Amino acid sequence: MKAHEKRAFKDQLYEQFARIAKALANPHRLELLEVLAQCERSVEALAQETGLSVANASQHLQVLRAAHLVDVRRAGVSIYYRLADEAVFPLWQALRYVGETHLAEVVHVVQTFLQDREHLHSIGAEALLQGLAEQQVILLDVRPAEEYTAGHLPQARSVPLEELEARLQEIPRDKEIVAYCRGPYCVFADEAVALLRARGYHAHRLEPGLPDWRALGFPVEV
Amino acid sequence: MKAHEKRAFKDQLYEQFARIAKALANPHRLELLEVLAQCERSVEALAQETGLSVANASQHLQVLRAAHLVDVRRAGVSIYYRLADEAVFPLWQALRYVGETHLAEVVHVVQTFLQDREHLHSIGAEALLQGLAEQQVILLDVRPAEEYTAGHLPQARSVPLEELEARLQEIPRDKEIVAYCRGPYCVFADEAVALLRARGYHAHRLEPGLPDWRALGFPVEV
DNA sequence: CTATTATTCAAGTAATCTATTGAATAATAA
DNA sequence: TTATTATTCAATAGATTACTTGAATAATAG
Repeated sequence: MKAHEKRAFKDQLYEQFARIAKALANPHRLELLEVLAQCERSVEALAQETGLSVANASQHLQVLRAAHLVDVRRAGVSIYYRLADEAVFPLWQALRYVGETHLAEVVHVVQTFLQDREHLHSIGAEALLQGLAEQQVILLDVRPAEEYTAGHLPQARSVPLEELEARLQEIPRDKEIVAYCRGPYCVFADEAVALLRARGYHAHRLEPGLPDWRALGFPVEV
Repeated sequence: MKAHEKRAFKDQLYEQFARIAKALANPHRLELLEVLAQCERSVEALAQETGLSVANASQHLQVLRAAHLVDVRRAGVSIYYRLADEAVFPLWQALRYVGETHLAEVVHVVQTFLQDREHLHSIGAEALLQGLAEQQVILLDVRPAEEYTAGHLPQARSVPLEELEARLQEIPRDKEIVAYCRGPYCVFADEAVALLRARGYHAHRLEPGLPDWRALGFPVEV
């Protein structure tokens, strides 16, 4: 291969990879991907969840779609977006990891808004599995119900954060409670654990969110 | 946490992750990262390697540096850039993987420029390790010598592609030859294998390049 | 101290990206 | 058919990005 062919090859190749990076290069699109990692959503639901106008959310979703990071299906009058496949989440995970380890600002933002996270007594996947095996743990999925329906940890009960306070009598006081949500930057589990501990429960936060759990290779029920 | 605080938190957080994605969102910067995954390089060397003007390469490198994806050191009159740490390459790998699996254009570009790659008889890491253990394989690192010096596979000999033809008498004809280079889109090993097979050698291409080999957890010598 | 070399900076222009607005489209319900 | 709802399209303005050029800086050699 001649030198100018090599250059043309590299130019065309890296151009393609940059297409995907460009689709990721916007904070709103990253947030959309994080929500879609939970379950498919309509444009309107995504706009609501991320605080974007519908037209703007639609345009961002089309950018993600052009990069083949998401797919769509129409159901009646609504259009539902979803992650294109299981390769997309690990890419967001890798980006997240580099941000966490390289950008002091990430640590600073988390500390500013989520101070005292140590009080939540986070546990890992192994500790959870052991507790479940010993039947000492009640596992709560505190995400919205539709996300639970789309896939949840084995033995998890759906108790969306919004309903938790009203449904406290369902939750046994003699067991350890473990709550999980969307991922490390989701505050649903934080707030659930804080509420439970304030009411005298022995509560913990599960470190991985549902997509992280799935990416670890652990089973997910539907 | 109140709703407007949650929004401020998410806005600030995703803004940070998008900083990194923006640094990746340019084909030249991706190529620079791929070269830097081999070993540190001066600005001039990087500009030469990627076909950029020095001023332009310098500016791209500063973008990567602002995102903490690369670091620098000064040595005399030159400034050497390197990947910030071992977390950066897996991010590029994840991006590469999504591109390979989601973009038909990537497959098309590779097929256009690297037709008949099957004739190169690629082998994987396990097959190589077995061949080396049985002393049936001669392993060639056909990258430029400085990249070999910065780190290479155990038992590999440095025979830069440029020198291969002139140094054929060093290479025993009764062994299997395996050549590796920078990665799946580097053509050094392709051309080395083609040359060797044309001269009657029993030659193969190693699938992973050096950084991929390292990321697989296999040992690298310096 | 001066000249040289490698790199960065600053300014300018063209191209691309983002959010907003209001109109257009597509499926469904009345 | 007409009205309604969800989504997309098209046009626009402002912000950001990319590359070029020529000047400025920083380390070193003479």
